[in-house]
Amino acid sequence: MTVRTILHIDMNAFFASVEQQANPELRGKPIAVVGGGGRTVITTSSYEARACGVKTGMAIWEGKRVCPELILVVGDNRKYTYTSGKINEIFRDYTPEVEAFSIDESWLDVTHSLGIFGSAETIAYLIKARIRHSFGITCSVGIAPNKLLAKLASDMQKPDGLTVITPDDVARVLERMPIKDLCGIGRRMEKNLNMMSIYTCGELGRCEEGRLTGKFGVIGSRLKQMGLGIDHSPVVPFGEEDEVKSVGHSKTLERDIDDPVEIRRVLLQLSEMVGSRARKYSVSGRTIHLYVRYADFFTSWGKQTTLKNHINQSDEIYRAALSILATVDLEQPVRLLGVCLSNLKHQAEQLPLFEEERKKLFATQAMDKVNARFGSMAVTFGSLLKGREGVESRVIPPSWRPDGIKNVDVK
DNA sequence: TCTGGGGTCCTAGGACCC
DNA sequence: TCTGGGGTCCTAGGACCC
Repeated sequence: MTVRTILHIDMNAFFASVEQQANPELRGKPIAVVGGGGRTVITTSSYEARACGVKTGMAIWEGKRVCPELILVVGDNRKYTYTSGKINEIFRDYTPEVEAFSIDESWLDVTHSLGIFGSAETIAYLIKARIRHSFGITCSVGIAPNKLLAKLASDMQKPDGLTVITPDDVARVLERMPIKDLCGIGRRMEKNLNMMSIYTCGELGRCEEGRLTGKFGVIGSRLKQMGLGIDHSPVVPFGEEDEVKSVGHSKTLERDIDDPVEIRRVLLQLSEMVGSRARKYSVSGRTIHLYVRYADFFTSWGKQTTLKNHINQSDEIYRAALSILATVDLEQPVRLLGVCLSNLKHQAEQLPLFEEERKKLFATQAMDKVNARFGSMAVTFGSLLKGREGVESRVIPPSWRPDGIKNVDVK
């Protein structure tokens, strides 16, 4: 087994940093990037805001409470995807093996670049300097023998950090590291492991595998490996990722609704967003999933149906979603609606046999092109026009891998 | 005055077929 | 007609990530 050298690079407060760079008046101040609607949470905040207790996921009123001077900035997706794409271009000057984990995090396998650049630290310094110079933003870099440890390392020093975990260091670093710092162990898993008296990675690594598999099934073996700092997963470069497995959209409504006409209108809207993206990816799916969250926030349900044929036309998705809705009685006003297409088939381009279907396909493609250029809802079905507000104001989540990142790879 | 939105993976149980 | 076992497909729900 050859020793690999992996970098994990994490942009510090990415959206907020981009905004502070774009508008000098925001620099040095506590800012929070938020969505445009009324029911939005804080997506990212600047380090100045974090210093007074602002956290990702906080409601706006809560952020304002802990930090009264907090400046709210409505997110601008195009800025972030553009910057992210450019940053990933920089990464590829040092290795072709770059995997975007999210819009602001990437792994680089530099094993085969060390001979050219000297060392992983040198590569890290070069990248940090270029990102700071070109975009005025900082990043934290972790260097380690695998992805799990590189990500752990990049988290150890923020902002603007550089942390190296050498193969010899692994056991020492993990011994007292809390398990929840590992990527893959969330709140629930932490609690379950705590109940087994496992609090640190060292304890997790020493735990008998049978105890873990007995409680967690196949995940148990993986947990043991994680505790030992073992991770063989490869860095998967652009264009070699697994094909997408589902395409979905959901929306928390500006206000709770129980009017069936309004509910159907939102469903049409969501179906159109799902369909248009599915067509862009050249996928169609057989399973349609409808998701509803009630006004009380705590009660929600999902229901799915599987069709005989694969579909990706918006009206077909809409009809399927409606058919699911028809099987239930809504108990409360609705807070959130979601539509998801899965069970996907990736298809080659194929023209329908019949004139009528060809026309429909061409019309759809023309619509997709305009939407791709001018924002997702620039052109859409007439019945949506009344309900358009709010759709354009969504902020993409940092985890969204936008096409902007994928596209920069095409040379 | 509450708590977004995009995904992936895993499990359990039931229907159905051989 | 009854029995059991294996495999696949489907639905529902939960955990995890950013």
